[in-house]
Amino acid sequence: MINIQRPSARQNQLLARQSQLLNTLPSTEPSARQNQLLNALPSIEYERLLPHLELVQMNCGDILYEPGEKLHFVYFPTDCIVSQLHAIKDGGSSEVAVIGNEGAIGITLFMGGGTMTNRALVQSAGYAYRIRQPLFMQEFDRHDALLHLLLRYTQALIAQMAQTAVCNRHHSVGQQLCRRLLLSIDRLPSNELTMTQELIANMLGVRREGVTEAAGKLQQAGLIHYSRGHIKVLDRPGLEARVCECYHVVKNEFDRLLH
Amino acid sequence: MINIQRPSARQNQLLARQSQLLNTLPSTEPSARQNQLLNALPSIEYERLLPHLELVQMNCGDILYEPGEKLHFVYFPTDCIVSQLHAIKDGGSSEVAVIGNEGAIGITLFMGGGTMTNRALVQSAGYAYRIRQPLFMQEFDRHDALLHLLLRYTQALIAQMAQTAVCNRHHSVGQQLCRRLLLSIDRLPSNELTMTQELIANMLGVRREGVTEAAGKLQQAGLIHYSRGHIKVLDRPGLEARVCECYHVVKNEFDRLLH
DNA sequence: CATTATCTGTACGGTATCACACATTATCCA
DNA sequence: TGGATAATGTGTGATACCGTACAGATAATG
Repeated sequence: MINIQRPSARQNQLLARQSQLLNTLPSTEPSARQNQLLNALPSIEYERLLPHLELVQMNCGDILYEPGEKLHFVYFPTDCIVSQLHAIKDGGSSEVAVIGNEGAIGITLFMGGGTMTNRALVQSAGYAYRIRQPLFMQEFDRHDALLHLLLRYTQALIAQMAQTAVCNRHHSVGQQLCRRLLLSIDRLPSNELTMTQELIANMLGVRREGVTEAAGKLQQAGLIHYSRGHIKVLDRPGLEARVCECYHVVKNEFDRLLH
Repeated sequence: MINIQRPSARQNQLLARQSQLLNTLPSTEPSARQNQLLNALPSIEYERLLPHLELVQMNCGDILYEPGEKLHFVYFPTDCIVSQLHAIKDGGSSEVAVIGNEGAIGITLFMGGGTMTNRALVQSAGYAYRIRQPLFMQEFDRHDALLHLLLRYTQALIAQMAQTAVCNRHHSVGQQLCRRLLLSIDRLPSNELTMTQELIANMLGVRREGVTEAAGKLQQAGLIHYSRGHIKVLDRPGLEARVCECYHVVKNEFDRLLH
């Protein structure tokens, strides 16, 4: 197993900090079947891919790629969460997609672009399986199931991005906070997250104070409990009642395309 | 040649109105080579596709597909503009992508999803070539050039959507108006557009009054001239100086991926 | 235990956008 | 030509979010 190393200097201290908070990795190593895409492959193709898959530990704050940077692996998370962040010149940024065990990081490899215009950042520690580009492309070109599965997945990702664009325009910080919380706990085994309000603000592209206020309301309503970077979801139905439609639209589209 | 018919009732009167304004179609029929994707194909594959391509007239307000609706053609615009609109329940909407002769409508067909979650609407009249799904898939599966070209195009489209999400969060109506105007004239032969402020407001997902104000400033600055649905761009460099970076980022990504 | 760093709460004025209402002007068409 | 329709201009108050500043509170560290 490999631990991804990156010069951590370029990333905000936020994440360095956060990685100290939560590196409680599960003691048992996961199986590649825990990634839903890999799991959706027919046995024969899964078996053929398996020897090329390498288990890697994903730590909070790890950067899988930067804008314009070549990526050499496709990653299939089993229990970590990665977010695709799009940054602008003045320092602002927004998350355009959240990826967990339902998906893969590195679509640019099979889409043919070579690089992306955004950054992939590990939000929540865990494991992923990865495969080297040449090996992957070999398998990708050889059989249809992998190709068509990944293309459908990419379309689901497109739906997520489009919905994010609309959501950014039309919905309030409070609603988007709900959406973001649900997106995270959907991809985690427990109902506890480890992210500071400042980090959430970065994801949503809003002020930290805005998140404080919105989170305060959710806590007052008894939907969540948070304290210094630890958020516990107490009432999931309550969150779903407050979230904007965007959450369900995207979720339905993922289900439709991948099940 | 075929004229796309749709029950126009479902669409705002805006577009019905607009289609009256601008149906000044060019008198000479275009060539499929005017679509940049088709033009990028090697001759052999282009020739093989050609007999299946059917010229259709695209009128303002035509709807190519609605959310969840099956699409039976892939469209390759030569000189029309189509926008992908994402709507939400309360009636609000935002444009997530603009497609002209650099692209294609109907990626869902080769991505394998069958349907999209948004609507494709003709914004500016013109022509497109289209090909029926079974014929298209036949060609698509047969040779690599078409597949890889369309996948790279799809990645460019993804970049556009991601940037739209960020832009919606961080940039002002004025900047977004500039972006939208540039996107349009890039895809048209002249520097004149035919769209009312209300229609632009629909695209951007903002109020009509907001567009009036922003457009007023641009006119005062001598960058554009507009009058009742006709907009003439007088100073393109001026617009580029005001537009947010999003415009250039997306443009560069298209160039990188498709040239 | 004391210190420091980090996280969260709060408060203030400023600004962009909204929602609504209505006036004005240009174009269309009977 | 005149009335209807469509497009644009303007105004007013509300609201959500921003930028900034700073004050607790909690955890990490030596």
